[in-house]
Amino acid sequence: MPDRDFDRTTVLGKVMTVLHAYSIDDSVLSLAELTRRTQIPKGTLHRVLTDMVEVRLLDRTGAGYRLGGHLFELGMRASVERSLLEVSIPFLEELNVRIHETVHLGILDGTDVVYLTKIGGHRQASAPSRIGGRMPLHCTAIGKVLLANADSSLREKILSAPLPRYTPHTMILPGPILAQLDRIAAEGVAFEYEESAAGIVCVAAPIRDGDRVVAAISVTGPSHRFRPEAHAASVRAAAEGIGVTLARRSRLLTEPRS
Amino acid sequence: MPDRDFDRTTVLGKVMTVLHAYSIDDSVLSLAELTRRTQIPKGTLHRVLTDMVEVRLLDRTGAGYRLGGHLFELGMRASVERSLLEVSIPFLEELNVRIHETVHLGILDGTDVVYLTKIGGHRQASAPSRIGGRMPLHCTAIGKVLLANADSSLREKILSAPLPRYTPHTMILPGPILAQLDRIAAEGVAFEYEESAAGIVCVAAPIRDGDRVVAAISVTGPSHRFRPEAHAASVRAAAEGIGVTLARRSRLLTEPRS
DNA sequence: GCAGCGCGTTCCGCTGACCGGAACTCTTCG
DNA sequence: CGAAGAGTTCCGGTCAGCGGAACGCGCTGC
Repeated sequence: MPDRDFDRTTVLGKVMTVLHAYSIDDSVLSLAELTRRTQIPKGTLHRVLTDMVEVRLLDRTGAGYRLGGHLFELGMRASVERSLLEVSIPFLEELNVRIHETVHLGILDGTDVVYLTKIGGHRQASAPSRIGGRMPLHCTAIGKVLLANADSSLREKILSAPLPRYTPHTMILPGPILAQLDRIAAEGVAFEYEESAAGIVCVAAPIRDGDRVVAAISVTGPSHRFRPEAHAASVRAAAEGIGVTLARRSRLLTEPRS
Repeated sequence: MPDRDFDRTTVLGKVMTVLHAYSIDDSVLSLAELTRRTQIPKGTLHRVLTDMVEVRLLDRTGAGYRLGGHLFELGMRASVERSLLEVSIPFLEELNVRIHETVHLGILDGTDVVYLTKIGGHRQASAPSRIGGRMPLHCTAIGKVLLANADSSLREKILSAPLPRYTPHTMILPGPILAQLDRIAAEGVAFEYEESAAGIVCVAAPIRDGDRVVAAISVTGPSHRFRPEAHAASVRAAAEGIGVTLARRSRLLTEPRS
């Protein structure tokens, strides 16, 4: 788990350490389990957990502690993600209705994609992505779009480290990836052919707010029935629609600078 | 703002106070503004904010601080909300495609509804609801469903306090509301006719995980074209579908108790 | 120009919030 | 019945955190 770790001497550090002890599909963790994962002394941890329950960061259940619903609500107040989400949903829906395959919205965070939402009907392809989950940049269509439009220091950082392989098709050599990234930056569309999971293919396009790429969307389907190239234009159009709407909206506010 | 307030003498309390200083549509707040809202001494607050930026609860921008993207991610790990969301989305989508009006998913939190998601196409009715936002229980279809299925202490608590009026149609007298709640509990469907916002009508149905009502869904449309009664059956069917899927899923895990 | 204001930042000595080892209870096994 | 593991409580020591005060900067208006 390559999670950044926190200063375990401060209260806030401990709290964040606890929150990070939960992985994407843990639901309830016991005190003992949390002690193991966080390395925080049992007595101390017990008090911290009690405090966290008090402020509703955690919920107490019979079996232990789980992340509180309050946290969800706070997360939804995060402005950037929220407005992106609100603006995008209608476009994503439209894409989904038209193409009948799973649609993703993702942003760049550190060296990963984080998925803000995922819309797929009942018959959706079983992609490894989860809402709020992470995937590496080099082997997903959204990741490649984001990386292609990020500044070059990130490219170097990603490509200089050894790249994990997920399937026989995962590209792990910097050279070919670099070439592909250049093409993606030029064309404004990225593809993925079973590079992150077997049987899954993707198309993705960047969402621009002004000239900066702030997110990307993709359509994902099973390789036997889905031809990504056939939908590149639709995906790009939707991404542009979102971008235009975002720009219009943010022009109304006093523009926050990054 | 009836926000619960926190112990401002502890670090965690201060952190929570800061997070709560952001309302649903604030994006960037300056140090000075936060000082005013939180009443925390400037020097102290400055340090706390710096620490929060360090652990990525906040992002620093040119103009001040905004809630960090990290918070969004943590929020998405909250198990109950997440699994509810993941399971529900396909059903909500299906409803939306069939009915072509805005679909909501909401849960009970304290004395409010909290909306987990909202799916509506481009032509969606302008409901006052926002993803992650709150609405009172007595004047929304989802709220009434949740209240009707909550234990009686909550009913008393809500109905004994003065109920805010939003439109001429908002019901503010305990008697009629109580009668309606009983009917809703019996029938498993609630309606709302311009009680929370003018021109907006709703149908809602409860989602059951086992025998407990854990959430509710609704379809919302403008009163001039949308007949809520006509879609009660669809909404109820979708809610039941979600419930069944939830139950199947949670049977796989070691059942966490509340 | 300069006084006044509001904002962000830094400093520093005091103190009580926080720390965590240890001791205790209560199950759950073998 | 003893051992092992989980959760909870206690308490004296101390350092993380506190916040008042002072500083620098960019406004605005007299």
